[in-house]
Amino acid sequence: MGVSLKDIAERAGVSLATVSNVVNGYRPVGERSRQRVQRAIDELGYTPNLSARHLRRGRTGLIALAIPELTNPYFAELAEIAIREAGRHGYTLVMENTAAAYDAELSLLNGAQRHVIDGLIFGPVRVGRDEVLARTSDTPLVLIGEGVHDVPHDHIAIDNVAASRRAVQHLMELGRQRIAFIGARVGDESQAAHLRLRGYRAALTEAGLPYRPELVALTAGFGRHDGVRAMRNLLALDEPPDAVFGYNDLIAIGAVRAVLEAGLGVPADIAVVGIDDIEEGRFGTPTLTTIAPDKEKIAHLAVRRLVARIEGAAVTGPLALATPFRLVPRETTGFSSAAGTG
Amino acid sequence: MGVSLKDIAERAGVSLATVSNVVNGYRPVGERSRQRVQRAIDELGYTPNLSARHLRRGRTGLIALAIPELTNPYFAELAEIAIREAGRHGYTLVMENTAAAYDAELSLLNGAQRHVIDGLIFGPVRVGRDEVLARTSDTPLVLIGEGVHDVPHDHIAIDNVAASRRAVQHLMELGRQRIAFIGARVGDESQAAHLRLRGYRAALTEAGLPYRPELVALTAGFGRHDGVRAMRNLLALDEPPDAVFGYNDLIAIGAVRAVLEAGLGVPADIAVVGIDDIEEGRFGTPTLTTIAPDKEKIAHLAVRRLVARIEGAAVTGPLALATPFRLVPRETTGFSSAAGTG
DNA sequence: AGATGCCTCTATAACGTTATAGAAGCGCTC
DNA sequence: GAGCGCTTCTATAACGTTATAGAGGCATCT
Repeated sequence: MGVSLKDIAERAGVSLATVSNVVNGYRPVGERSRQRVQRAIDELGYTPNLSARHLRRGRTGLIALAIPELTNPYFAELAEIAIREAGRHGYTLVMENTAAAYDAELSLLNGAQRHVIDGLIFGPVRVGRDEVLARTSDTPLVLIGEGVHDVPHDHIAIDNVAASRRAVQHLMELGRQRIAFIGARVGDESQAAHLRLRGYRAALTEAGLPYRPELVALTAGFGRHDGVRAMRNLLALDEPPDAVFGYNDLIAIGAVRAVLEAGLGVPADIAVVGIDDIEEGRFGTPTLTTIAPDKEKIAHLAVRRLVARIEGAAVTGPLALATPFRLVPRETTGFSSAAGTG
Repeated sequence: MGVSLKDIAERAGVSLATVSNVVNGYRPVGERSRQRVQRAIDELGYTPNLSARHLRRGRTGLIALAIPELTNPYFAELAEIAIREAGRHGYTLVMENTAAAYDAELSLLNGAQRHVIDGLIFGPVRVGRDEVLARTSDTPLVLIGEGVHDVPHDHIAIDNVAASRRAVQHLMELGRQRIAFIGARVGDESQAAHLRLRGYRAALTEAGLPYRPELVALTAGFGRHDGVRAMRNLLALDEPPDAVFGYNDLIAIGAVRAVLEAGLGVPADIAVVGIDDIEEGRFGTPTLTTIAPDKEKIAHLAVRRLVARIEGAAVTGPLALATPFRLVPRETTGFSSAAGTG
C-alpha cells in the first residue's frame, strides 16, 4: 500500500490534521510545520488516496460525457476538448457510449452509471423532453446538442435553425433550386431533426422555393452509410436534387460518395453541405462545405457549467446558451480549398 | 446522501455484515435473511457506494487507456471497443490523452494519472524501451501498438513488419517500381517507424528493387496534414514515386489528397496503401486500400489481459501477442469497391 | 489582572464498505 | 450431557481522508 497521511504525520512529528491542512489548505498552517510536512511529503513521495478523499467528501471527481458514439469524429473531437477542460478543473472525464439507444440513454439519464459520478454532460438522441423532465436522478446535468430543448437544465448548442438556414441559403446563392435534406429521424416526435429541418424549410420559404417532401430523406442513423443509402434513393427520383444539405458531415460525406459512385459530379451536378466541420471534411476530395460550430466553446462551456453546478457556485444568466457557428465554403459547393484549410 | 448498508440492515433487522454478504456473496447467508435483505434493498433502492468499496478493497474499478489522440479514428474505434469490453468485466475505462508528448507519456507510465487506476493500457509513441524498463509504478500494464517491444509486459499488436511487407508487396504486384514510404518518425532511436520501415525495405529487397532513401519521407506527426506535406515534397522530386505506402490511413489519406490536388490521378499515377482500416477510408473517393488489423481482437485481448493481471489470475502463454491482419484492396490501388465495403 | 481574541495546532468522529474473529444455535456422536 | 463440528450470524476494526470542536500559547485590550 502507498504512503498515507499518517506516515507523513509521524515523519514530520505533527498531527494528521495538520498534514491534511498542508495538502489541501483548508486551514492555515504555520510556516515551520508546513516546511517540515512538505519535506516529509517529498521524501516519502506521498499522493493522496482519492477513494478515501471521495468517500469523505461525498464526491468522486468523475464526470461523465454521454454521447452516441466515439467513432463519430464530431464527438471524438468534442470529447478530446472536454477531457482536457475537465482535467483543468481537477475532474476526470469518463465516456459513456449510448450507442444512440433509447434504453441506454434513459438509464444514464436516471443515474445508472457504471461509476458514481458527480455530474453528467449528455447529448441525447433518442430520449426526449418528457424523459428529461421525468428524470429521477439529481446529479447535475448539462445537455449538449440538438436533442432536447426547453427543459430546466443547462443546455449548450448552436442555434440549429439558424445554422441550417445558413447552409441552405448558401446552396441557393449558388442558384440551386432542388435542394434535398438528408437527416436522421430520431423518433417522430423528437425535436432533433425538426430544428435542422425547420431551418431548411424556413430558408426555402424565405426564398420562395417550394417545400418538396420527396426531397427530404430521413435516415435511421448518423453515419456515412446512412448518407450513402439516402442519396442513392434521391438519385433514383425522376427529378433528382441539384443540391443536398446533410444533417451532419458524416451523412454529407456519404452523400458525396453516392453521387460520385453514380458517375455524377460534386458540385457540378449536385452541391453538398454538412454540419460539424470534422477534420475529415477538410482532406477528402472534394473537400466538404460545412457549418462549423465552435467545438472548443461548446466543450468548455459544458464542462464549466457542470463544474459550477457540482461545486454549488451560482450560475447566472440563461440556462440555454447558443454558441457561435460559421459557414465554411469548400469544394462541394464550388469553392477551392487547399487540404486542411478553412 | 444515498441509502447505505446500515439503512438496509436496520430495515431488514439484521447486521451490517449480513447485508454486505448478501450484496457481494463473500459468505453464505441463510435463505430467510437473504430474502429479508433483498426486499429491503429493493424497497429502499440501495446502490453500493463505490468510493467506500474501493477504499476498503484497495481497488478503484478504473482502468486507463492512454493513447496519443482520440481524434485519430483508429484510436477512437479502438477506444469504443475497449470501453465496452471493460464494462463487461465490471471496469470503467478512462481515457488519457498523451498528445504524443514525451513528458505526458512518461508520467503516465510512472503512475501520474489523474485518478487512481487499477491498470493501464498504453500505446506509447514517444517513450521507448528504456523508459518502460525503468518504470517506477507497479500498476499492471498492457502495451498496445508498435511503439515499444521486448519488454517484460503484456503486449498486443499486429506483426508490423509482416503487415508492411504485405502492403508493399501489393503495390509491387500492380507493377509499381518506385514505391515511397511516408511515416512518422518517433524519435531517431525508436522502433515504431522502424518496424514498418523494416517491412517496407524487406519487401523491396525480396523483390530485387533498390531501397531509395529519397523515397522515404518521415513526418512529425500521424495526421492527414503530415501526409499532405510529405507527399507534396515527394511530388517535387525529379522522379516522383508511382506508389506510396503510408504509415497509417490518415497519412495515406493526406497523401491521396496531395496527389489529387497536384492534378495527378490515384491510382493512375500514384497508388496508395495505408494501415488501420478506419471507416473514413471506405467512404472517401477514391476508397483507400489498407491493411486491416483486427481491432476487436486487439481491444478485447488488451482489456482481458489487464483484468487478469489486476485480479491476480495466472496468465499463461507468451507476453507478446501478434493479432491477425488482412489486406483490403480498394480503389487507391485500382480495385473497385462500393462505399462502405471491404 | 482578567478578559478577549487570534493563531496554531491536535484529537477525533465520521464517510460506507469489507474482512476477520468469534458468538450463538443446533444437531450429532461418544 | 459433555464435546465436537457445522451453519448462520454479529460485532468490530480497519481502509485514508476531511471537518468539527476545542486546547494551548501568546499578544492585545479594558
